[in-house]
Amino acid sequence: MESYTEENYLKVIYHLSNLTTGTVQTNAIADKIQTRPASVTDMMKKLAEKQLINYVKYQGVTLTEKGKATAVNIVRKHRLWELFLVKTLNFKWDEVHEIAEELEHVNSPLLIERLDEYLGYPKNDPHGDPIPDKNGNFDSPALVKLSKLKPAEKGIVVGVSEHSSSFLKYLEKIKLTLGTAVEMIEVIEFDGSVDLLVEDTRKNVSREVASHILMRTN
Amino acid sequence: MESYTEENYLKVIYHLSNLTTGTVQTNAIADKIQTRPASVTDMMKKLAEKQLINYVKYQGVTLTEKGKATAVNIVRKHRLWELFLVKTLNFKWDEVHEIAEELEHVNSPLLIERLDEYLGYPKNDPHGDPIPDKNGNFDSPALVKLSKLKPAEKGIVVGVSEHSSSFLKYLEKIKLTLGTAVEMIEVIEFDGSVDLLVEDTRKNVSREVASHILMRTN
DNA sequence: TAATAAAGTTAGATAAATCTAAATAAAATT
DNA sequence: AATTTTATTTAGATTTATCTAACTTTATTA
Repeated sequence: MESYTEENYLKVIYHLSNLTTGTVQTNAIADKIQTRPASVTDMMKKLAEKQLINYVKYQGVTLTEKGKATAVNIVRKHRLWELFLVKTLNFKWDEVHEIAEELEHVNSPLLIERLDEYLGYPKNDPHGDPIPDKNGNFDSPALVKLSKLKPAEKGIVVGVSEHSSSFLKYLEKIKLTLGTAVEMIEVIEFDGSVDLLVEDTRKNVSREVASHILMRTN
Repeated sequence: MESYTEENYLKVIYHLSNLTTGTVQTNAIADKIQTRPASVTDMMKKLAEKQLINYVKYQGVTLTEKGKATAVNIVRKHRLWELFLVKTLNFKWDEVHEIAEELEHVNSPLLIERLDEYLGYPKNDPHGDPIPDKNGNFDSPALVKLSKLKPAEKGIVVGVSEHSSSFLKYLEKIKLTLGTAVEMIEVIEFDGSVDLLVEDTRKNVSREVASHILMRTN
């Protein structure tokens, strides 16, 4: 059985490995977990001993099948709890991440099964991210960043690749939340921002924001 | 902010202090937490430094007002989660204690307020124990042990003073759960067991069991 | 009252997770 | 190819929580 800290490391390695090809680097993990590279090296050795990761010094790490299964299970728990907090306890989607970071470590498979059943076996969390089922499987449809839409292309907001509270709050403010239909009008060449039509309203969004909004196009 | 371990110690001291006059003893705490007396002594010193308990070596401990407030808050969280598990996720009352032991440490006051609201500001948990409100207040009506009822006296089962899974399972088996109306027929002098009338059925219950069932008499 | 037993404390050890500082290896630059 | 910079690792320290063994204090018994 893994400790909270080990679970957190596995989850971060899992998320980082989805953003990059090749191995996950020590500094990237340290940044995410907000600790020192030396602490990461120490933990990598432990996780390797437990056959949860493949680790060669200076060469980065990859998850083993066992490590990936463990990480996916924690992600599943995190996302089910986030949905519960929003759907049942009326939290906003930007308020749930930290709470779910704690709830995800409760070690009770039956609890998670009951929660899954109670929520109606949902496929996605409040941010649009896929919720793995009890076997670790989930849909991963091809999504495209809003910043990559071409003029006149339309799509629906179905996810975000940035989960910070401030980012999510901002999206709510500008009414670019999950389910919103969007039409690309123009990409402003000079600063990369994008002009959009959202519910009959023209609005401009920076490239930095647009690159974190995930769309399913029509 | 207290650590999980500190919270657990405070909670156990709180429960023990409700069962005894005077101070709570080191060995009693060690038994409940399933650790060594030396570990308890170490932790008592720390909790005293944080002004959560009053501690003089060899003289047992008492909770300070601050310590008691902290303990009552953890009990509140524990009992709200237990009720949630039974009411919303359909757990049995004997399945929830261990899970609530983990959930109670999630550090989010707003979460507990939302849970309280969602559950309808309940006064009691699935075992009949009082749930403190956000100010730490709760009803403590005078209850009497089943073993203390006199012949022909009637009452309603409203609580238990033993929370082990096996005990709760047994009560379900003999249909002596919360809300059950009971009439005392006779106390068997020779072994202290009690003859009862429960829903038109005569049954005999040992004194050991009867002394852990709490009644509100008519 | 003295002896014994039990409760409780202290000292030092271990494990997990983190840190800083120094050292090593790899990558980037010149 | 050599030098410099950055990434990473190693060594040793700290903190928290636990342990065992030995010692001290209190309670019980004779």
